[in-house]
Amino acid sequence: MAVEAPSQSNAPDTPDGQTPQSRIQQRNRRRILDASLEVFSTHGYRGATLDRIARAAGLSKPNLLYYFEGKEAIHRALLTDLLETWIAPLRDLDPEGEPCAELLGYVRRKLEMSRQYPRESRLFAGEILQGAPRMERFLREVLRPLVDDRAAVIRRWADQGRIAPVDPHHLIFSIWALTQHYADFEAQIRMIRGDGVDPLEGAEAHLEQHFRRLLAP
Amino acid sequence: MAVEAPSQSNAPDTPDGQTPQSRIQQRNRRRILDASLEVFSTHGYRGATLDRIARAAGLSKPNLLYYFEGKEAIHRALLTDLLETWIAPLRDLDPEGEPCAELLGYVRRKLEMSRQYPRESRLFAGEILQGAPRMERFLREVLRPLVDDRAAVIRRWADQGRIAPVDPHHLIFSIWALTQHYADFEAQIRMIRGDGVDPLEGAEAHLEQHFRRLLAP
DNA sequence: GTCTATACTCTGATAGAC
DNA sequence: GTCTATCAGAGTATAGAC
Repeated sequence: MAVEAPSQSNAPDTPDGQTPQSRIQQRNRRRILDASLEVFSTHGYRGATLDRIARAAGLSKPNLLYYFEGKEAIHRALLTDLLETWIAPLRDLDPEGEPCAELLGYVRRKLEMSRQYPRESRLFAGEILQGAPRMERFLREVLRPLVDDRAAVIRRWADQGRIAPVDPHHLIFSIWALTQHYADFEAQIRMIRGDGVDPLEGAEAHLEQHFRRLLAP
Repeated sequence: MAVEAPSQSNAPDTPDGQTPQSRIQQRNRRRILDASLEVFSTHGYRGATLDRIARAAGLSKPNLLYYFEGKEAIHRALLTDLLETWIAPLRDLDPEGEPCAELLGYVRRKLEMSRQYPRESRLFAGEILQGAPRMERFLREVLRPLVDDRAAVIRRWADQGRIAPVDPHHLIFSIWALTQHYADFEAQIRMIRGDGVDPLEGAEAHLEQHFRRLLAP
C-alpha cells in the first residue's frame, strides 16, 4: 500500500531517474516488464505466476527477483509506466481548438491506443474491474481533476452552441467505453466476426460517423 | 472443457431439471452461487479462493465441496446460469417492431441489466478480458448466430431508410460497450464522480439522447 | 548476475468422525 | 449433511554456490 521513500532506494528496481544501469540491466528490465504485461493482462494479478513471467522473459525465476523485489513490485512498475501514457490523449484535448475536431481527435487517439496497446488496455480494465485497489490514488488525485477540467471545457463548448448539448462526463465515459471496448473485448469481437477479420475493421469510420452525428450542433 | 453426459449424473451439483433436492439443499446451493458470484466477479477466477467463497456463503470449505465437485464446477454453474439471461435482451429485439423504438428499448434493457446485475456483468467481462477460454463455444455457437441474425435485421432497417445508415455489427458493439461500461468500470466512475453520486445517474437520459440522434434517419 | 536447491505459505481437495 | 484434520501441489521468495 504505502509507497516507500525514494531516498534509501538504490535497488535496481527503482531507477528513479538517475540510478545508473548497465545496458544488459536495462534490456533485462524491459524484457521482464514486457513479459509481465503479457502475463498480467491475460491472466489477472493472481493468475499471473512468476514461473510464467520468467519463462516468457527467458529468465530464471530467481533472476527475475534480482531485478524486482517481488511480484507486486513488478506489477506496480507496470502500472506506473502505463498510467503516464494512458491519460495523455485527454491531456492533449486543446481547450482553444475547434470543439468538434478536438473531440473527434480525442476519439481517434483513444482508438489508436486500443490498436497499439491492447495489453495495456486490458491490464487497466482488469484493475478497474476488480475495484481498482491499486489505482485508487491515481484515479482520485490525477484522473479525476483532469476529467473535471476537460468536462468544464466541453460544457463551455456546449453552452456556446459549438457542439450539441451533452452531459460532459457521460460524453467522456462514452468515448472511453467505445474505444477501449475494441481492446478489452477483442476476444468476443473476434469470435463473433470470425478469426479472419481484424476486430478493429471499420471501427474508426463507425466511431467518426457516430460522434459527428452526436456532436453536430 | 467437455460437457459431461447428463445421463450418469445424480450428483447434487447437476440438477439438470429433475434431480430432486430438499429445501435446505436448494437454499445452500443458492447461497454458494451467490457468494461465488461476489467473489469470482471481484477477484477473477484465480483470485477467488474456496476459503473466501465458503466464508461469504457461511459454510465450511468441505461443505462447499459437498455441493459442487470443485472450484471449476462452481464457476461453470455460475456461467451457465448467467449466459442464459445475458443475451435475452438481444433475443427480445423484435424484427417486426418499430426500428428506433426497438433499438432504444434494447439499450434500455441492457442498461437496466448493468444496474440490476453489475456482478454478473463483471464476471462476464472478466472472462472476455482473459480471452474467453471458458465461453468460446457459447460465443461462437450461440451468440454469434444471434448477433448475425439481428445485424441482418438492423441492416434491413437501414436499407429501408427507417434508421440512419450504420454498420450493424459496430452498432451492436457500441450498445454493449456503452451500457456494460457502467457496471464494469463502476469503480472508476465512482472515483471520478465522487462516492456520493450514483454511477448510473443521468446515464439513461444520456444514452437515450445519444442513440436518438445517432439513429434518426 | 545467474543458477540450483530449498524453505515456507497458500490453496484445492480428501478422509473420516459425528 | 456437516465438521476437524490433513494431504498434495502450486506459488512466492530466499540461500548460497558459481
